[in-house]
Amino acid sequence: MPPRISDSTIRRLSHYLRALETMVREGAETVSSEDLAERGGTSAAQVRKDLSHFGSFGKRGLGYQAVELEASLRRILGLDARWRVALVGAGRIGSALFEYPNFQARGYDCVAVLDTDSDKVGRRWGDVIIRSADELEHVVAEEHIDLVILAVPPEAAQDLADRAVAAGARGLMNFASVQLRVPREVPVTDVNLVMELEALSFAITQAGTGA
Amino acid sequence: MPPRISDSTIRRLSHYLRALETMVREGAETVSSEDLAERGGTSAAQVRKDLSHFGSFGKRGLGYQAVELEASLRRILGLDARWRVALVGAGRIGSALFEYPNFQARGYDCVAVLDTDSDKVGRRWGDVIIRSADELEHVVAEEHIDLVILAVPPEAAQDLADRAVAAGARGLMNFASVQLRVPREVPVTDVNLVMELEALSFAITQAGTGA
DNA sequence: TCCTGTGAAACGGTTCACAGCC
DNA sequence: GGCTGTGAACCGTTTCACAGGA
Repeated sequence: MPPRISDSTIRRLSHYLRALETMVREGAETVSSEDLAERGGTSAAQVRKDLSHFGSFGKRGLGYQAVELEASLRRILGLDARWRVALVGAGRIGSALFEYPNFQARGYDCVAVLDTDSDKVGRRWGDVIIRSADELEHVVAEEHIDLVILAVPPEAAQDLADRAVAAGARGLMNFASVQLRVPREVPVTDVNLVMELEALSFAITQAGTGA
Repeated sequence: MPPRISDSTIRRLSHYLRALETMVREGAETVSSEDLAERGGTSAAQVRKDLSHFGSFGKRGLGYQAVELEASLRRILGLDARWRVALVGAGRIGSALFEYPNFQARGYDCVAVLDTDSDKVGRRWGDVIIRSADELEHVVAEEHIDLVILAVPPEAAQDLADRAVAAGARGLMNFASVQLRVPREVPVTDVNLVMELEALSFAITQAGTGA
């Protein structure tokens, strides 16, 4: 129970997990912090420090048991549970997410899809039928939704977020390019494509100037 | 020419720009660092510090001219140029990106789409015809591509990245969940949905434990 | 007075270097 | 010898607090 784990740390853990999965598939039995660092794009010291926040997983002089560490990382990241997800917004991005193969595979069950567009309501996506966004509170409560994904226009996002949280959502993933205001205890991760593109074009511009 | 601008700074600038656009639309003429902070989810001091890296845009006692600052931010972020983009991977995510309205609107012209799937090659998306990923080098060079978006499976990403860079791409946006190895002068932004989901489920787990 | 611009202090995260165990 | 785990040093970022111009 360390004071606080930084966001960057847990993102790196996610990298390490992915690296481990590959290495296990390739037949590795033990891995070193050096190995993980290489695939995760950091330093060996960083890997060890990251892991040290959660316990001692390796053997000195030997490294880490790949399968064992993989399981530990899964548990740390909360992937030993299954998460009940509601997707709000059945547009392009929503559809891409819904069909995203890793989504199901990693413990995220999209048990509801909602949209404001009455043309879309009632359509069937796989096993679920698209429901009206008006029913959000109802769906979140009834279906015991843990996690709400907002793939909606920016104007609609804050209202939907408020309602999702009020109805019991424990976390939000936000694709709209607005800063959502939510209670401190509800985590939000933002995926903001415009922002990422702008960061990229800035970096390119700089690279041209600075180098 | 400041020593180096941090990634988080430029992501915040992106937020400020979005906030400004909204405020200008709402008729605001001058805005304070406080206003921007509120919409951008930071502190007023942070806003001022961020801007100070690039110059003095405000008037003491008065604030910032909204329209003027908006233009400055655009220039800083490299949005006064148009960027020629090639999209590799005509799957769900690729399609969502291609149709993303903000994409065109913000200066990104997707002038080529490529895919490995021979069934997809030859199909028309809007104005562009999907070409074979084999032609990547050719397309990047011929079309003067600045920016390559990789919306492909992880196994394919590194090879395509290498080829894109060799052919002259100036920056990459990577949707595959692998850490790409590229020359230092080529910026890469990663959009990793799995990682974001894992960060979220970790945060939810923590929120339950810690609070 | 109001609000920006900015050095200086405080904070947090990364890197270093080595002690300790296999 | 090899590699982990970790306190300590280092460094960059955020916050503070105030000087200075409208």
